[in-house]
Amino acid sequence: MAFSQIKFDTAIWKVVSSISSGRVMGYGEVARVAGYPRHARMVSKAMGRSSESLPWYRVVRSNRTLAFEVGSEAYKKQRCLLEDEGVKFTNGKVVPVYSDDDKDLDELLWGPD
DNA sequence: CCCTTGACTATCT
DNA sequence: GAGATAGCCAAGG
Repeated sequence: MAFSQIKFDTAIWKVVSSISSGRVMGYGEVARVAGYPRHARMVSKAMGRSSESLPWYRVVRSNRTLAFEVGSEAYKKQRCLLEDEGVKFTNGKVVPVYSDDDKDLDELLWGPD
């Protein structure tokens, strides 16, 4: 069956828009859930074709870093939007939200370099 | 049809 | 943990 960009975009957008505030998903993860394994790279293309209201910024790399070059405008924008939702960053990585008050564990895992 | 390009990943040094 | 390498797959030249 031929690849349908329209169907793909629709499926991807559906998954991305289902990510709740303060949470993030990986590109590969989104692709898999949408029913398109191994299409992580296509997800980014679908993002570029997305509408403005889509929370594209909740999609990050599998290693929890942002996909844009550090310091770029796009990077700053994405990080800003995420932080507005309470997402924490440590070492340029998104910190998975365990709870609100496990700063000790946070320190243990990601804290002092 | 061959080659290059990505908002990617997993694996090996 | 940082690089390098090799898969990945649709699009466009």
